[in-house]
Amino acid sequence: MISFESKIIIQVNDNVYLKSPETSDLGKKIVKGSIELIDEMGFEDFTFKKLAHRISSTEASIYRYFESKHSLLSYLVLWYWGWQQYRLSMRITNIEDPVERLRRAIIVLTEQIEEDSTFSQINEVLLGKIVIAESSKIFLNKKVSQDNDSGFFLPYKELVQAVSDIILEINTNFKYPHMLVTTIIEGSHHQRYFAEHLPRLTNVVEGEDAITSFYQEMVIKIIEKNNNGK
Amino acid sequence: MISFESKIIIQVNDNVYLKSPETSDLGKKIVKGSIELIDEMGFEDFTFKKLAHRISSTEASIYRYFESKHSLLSYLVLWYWGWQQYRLSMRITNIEDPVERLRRAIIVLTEQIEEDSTFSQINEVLLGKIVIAESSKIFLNKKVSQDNDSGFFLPYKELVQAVSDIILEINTNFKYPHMLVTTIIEGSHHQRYFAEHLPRLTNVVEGEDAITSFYQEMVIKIIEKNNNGK
DNA sequence: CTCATGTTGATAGTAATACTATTATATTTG
DNA sequence: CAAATATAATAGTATTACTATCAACATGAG
Repeated sequence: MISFESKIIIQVNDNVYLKSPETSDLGKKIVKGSIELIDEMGFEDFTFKKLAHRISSTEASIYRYFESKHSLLSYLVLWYWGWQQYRLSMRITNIEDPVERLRRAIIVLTEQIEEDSTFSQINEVLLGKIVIAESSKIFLNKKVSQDNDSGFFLPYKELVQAVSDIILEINTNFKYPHMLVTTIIEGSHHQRYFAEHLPRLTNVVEGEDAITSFYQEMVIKIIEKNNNGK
Repeated sequence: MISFESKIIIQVNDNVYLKSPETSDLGKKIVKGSIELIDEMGFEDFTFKKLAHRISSTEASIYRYFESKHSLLSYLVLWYWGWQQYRLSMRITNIEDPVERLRRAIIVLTEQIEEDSTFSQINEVLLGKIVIAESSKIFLNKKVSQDNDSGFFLPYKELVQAVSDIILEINTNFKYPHMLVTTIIEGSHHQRYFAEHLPRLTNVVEGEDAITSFYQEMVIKIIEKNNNGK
């Protein structure tokens, strides 16, 4: 792969933070440290006090960047979806066949996350685990509408829209593209979580990425054109 | 429908409570009140103090029934899955054709919940909403393994197994029955939540239950026998 | 060099949460 | 009626999720 000098930065909605964590050393330590700590102890047990201790700073200083731990989690998840948009773009641009584009899109959405050295302060593997285990908490609460108005779900919606568009390109008459895409995204997250913690709720097949295979197969069959006419 | 005198009770794993809420007036008020309150304010803002006030009792008294609000939520969700097992049994017993049995099972798993007058202290409609918005929180935390060892997910697993068995009856070679069933259950919950709070993430079709239709269509196509051989 | 500004650290404080403990008072049961 | 049990009332604790204040230090502009 070619490697260029100039940096790529994932821009995150600035309503989610009080001060951008990209702009200072402390900010970067907050992001890096929070990813590690949330992964270690889970979002419920995670506190700014513990984070402050971990990065040798103070609670008050962290509160200058994020107004609550909920906002910090939203920031991380927003960053993740921005990054997924970027990954999707890289994998499907210049590919003409929509079926192949969709196949690649599903890999992006469902595969196990691996390290991406482009973004130094972010451990993508841990962030991927956090998104699987914690991200639904950012919309499963009474502040959804408010956060929705602030645009916190926009990158997610755009990603869903982008993949839906590919589906419609393959079959214009398919009635449930958004439903299908969110079912794949949330479904694959659940399956990865189950595989680790509640294996009887999923199917682990040796020697293959069963989760990606399953959703790949599912999509192909469900959007088939032939028997879809009224 | 025939109506008999004797009562049906959904038995809930007794590790989840300190004292069974079925056995006293206070217990019943706790269950009824908690369903209403959690629905109103969401699980995060729900506290035993508020519940005590609502049912004119005290925090300490509630703590004699449940050791934490987490346990109380687990109780409600366990009750729900016990009830779903009962509903599934009622709808599929004596139906011979496995395809028809599966069709009915998917309705049970995905349809909008309606009132069931069999169980007086439980408002099933509100409980259904709670399960959609809050139930994932009982396994998306660091106590999963412990709760799993206590058997808190058994009714859910059994239900998944029962529907998986129907799928395998239709197509013995289908590799991912559990994955398919949990995708349907969790997926339909998400879709109902999205439809209410983040509509751009789903597809609402006028005059039909799009969610049930979608999963119904999906299952039929994905387990098809013909092109599934190696 | 100095003044102004911004960033961080240190410390303190608050209301609410998630409990535990103790005792008194009803109520049920044997 | 006595004994056991259930509930209410009250108090108390450690922790959480913040807010407020102030001092120390670095940076950069004039």
